[in-house]
Amino acid sequence: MNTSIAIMNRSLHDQVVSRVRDLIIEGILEPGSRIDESALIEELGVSRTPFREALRTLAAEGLVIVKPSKGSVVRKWTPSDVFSMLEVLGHLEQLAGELACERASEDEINDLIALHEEMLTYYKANDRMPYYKLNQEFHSRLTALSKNATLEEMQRNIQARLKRIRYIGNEKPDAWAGAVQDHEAMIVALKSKDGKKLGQAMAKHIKNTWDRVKDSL
Amino acid sequence: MNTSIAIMNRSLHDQVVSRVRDLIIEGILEPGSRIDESALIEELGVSRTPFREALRTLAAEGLVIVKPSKGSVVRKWTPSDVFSMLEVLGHLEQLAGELACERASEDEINDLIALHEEMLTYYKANDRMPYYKLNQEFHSRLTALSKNATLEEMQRNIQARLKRIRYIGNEKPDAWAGAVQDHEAMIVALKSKDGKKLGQAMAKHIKNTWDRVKDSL
DNA sequence: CTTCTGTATTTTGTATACAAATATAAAAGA
DNA sequence: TCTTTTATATTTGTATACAAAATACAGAAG
Repeated sequence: MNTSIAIMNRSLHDQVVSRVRDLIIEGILEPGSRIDESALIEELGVSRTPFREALRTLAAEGLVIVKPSKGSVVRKWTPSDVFSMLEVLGHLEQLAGELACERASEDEINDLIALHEEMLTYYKANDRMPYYKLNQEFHSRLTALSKNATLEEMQRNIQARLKRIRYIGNEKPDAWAGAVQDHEAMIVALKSKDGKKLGQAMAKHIKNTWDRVKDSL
Repeated sequence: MNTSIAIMNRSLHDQVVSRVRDLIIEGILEPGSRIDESALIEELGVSRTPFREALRTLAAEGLVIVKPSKGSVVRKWTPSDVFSMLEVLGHLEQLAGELACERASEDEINDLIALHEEMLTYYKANDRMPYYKLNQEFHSRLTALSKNATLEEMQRNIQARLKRIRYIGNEKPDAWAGAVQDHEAMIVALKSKDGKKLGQAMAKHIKNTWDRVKDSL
């Protein structure tokens, strides 16, 4: 079947989830702020039922907190939360790196290298937004090379929680340069399929992220 | 406030979530089987709204799959799924072990050792069910000693998914003996606060779990 | 007898209505 | 003026009703 013709009849639930998730990640719904149910369903043009189901999904994802009888708030991360997320993410991506070297095909590795090159051009052009977006994809794709679905899922979840914070923390130019260097090291390790080295480079990269981000919390 | 007197006015949502989660973990709702909404809400005595919200939560936790317009099914794990979960869990608990040695207090360690002793008595009495339950707690508590909330959350999530499988796979006596030995090694490492060693022991333990479990998938 | 097609039935998705709880604000007392 | 109390409005939780989709089934055509 030609999937490009297939009608994407995404349920309202799914649409609301991804829409509200984006609103949170983009900071339009501010961390710590109450989610005004009636205002938001008005704006989205859906009824309460699918909206509230979406809130439950987002709550399980850790992006909102549903306080019984008191409504929902956008989850706000403490510095300690962020540290714990990065600690886990670093460790997970370390595993991802090691597994990727064992399990990724030559083609997959080359695709990732191409993505890295593309990121470099944006870096040189000082074009921050597309770089940032490709960076998310870089980490996701590298994790995917581990061929471990659970790992991918956990990485995606933590990455979603961190998205906002990461974007804010990457504003300083020297921080950006550091991140690019980290990626360079990762690519080198990946090319030589040195799992231990790639794993360490990724863990190091996440550790550095903490240093880059911690002051803006 | 005396919490023992406090009325636990848990929302219907929370109650339904934990009830259905238990039904899945205990295997009363069989993996792969359709979830009969009307039958289950009848039995639970709730209306569709809180029940469906609960399904969304469980879907986000990875225990059920909601197929749009086709209903929900209890998620069924393939051997490859289980392997990927154990691969990640092993790695996470390795981190937990290392961090626990850095961050846990003397008292906390002693509490865990006490728990281990208790498990040993059940093992010697060949009393499988209470051992199994304490085992879940052992892993949760050890992870909690890492003082990393994200790590705890991820570990809890994977452990919930594996609960069923783990129980099935622990039926052979020699497998059980092996698990007890693993725990023994973990306790020794914890006593000497040897983080690397504890981490490795935990990762090893999870690896062994795969060997114990894989044939019953 | 099989396959197709249209209809009935069941199940799921969404909206709305009602009940309960919480927050807001106005009035009474200190 | 500041509490405290009480009434009111708003918001949240749950149930139900209606709409849409999917499934099951019966009858017709091949």
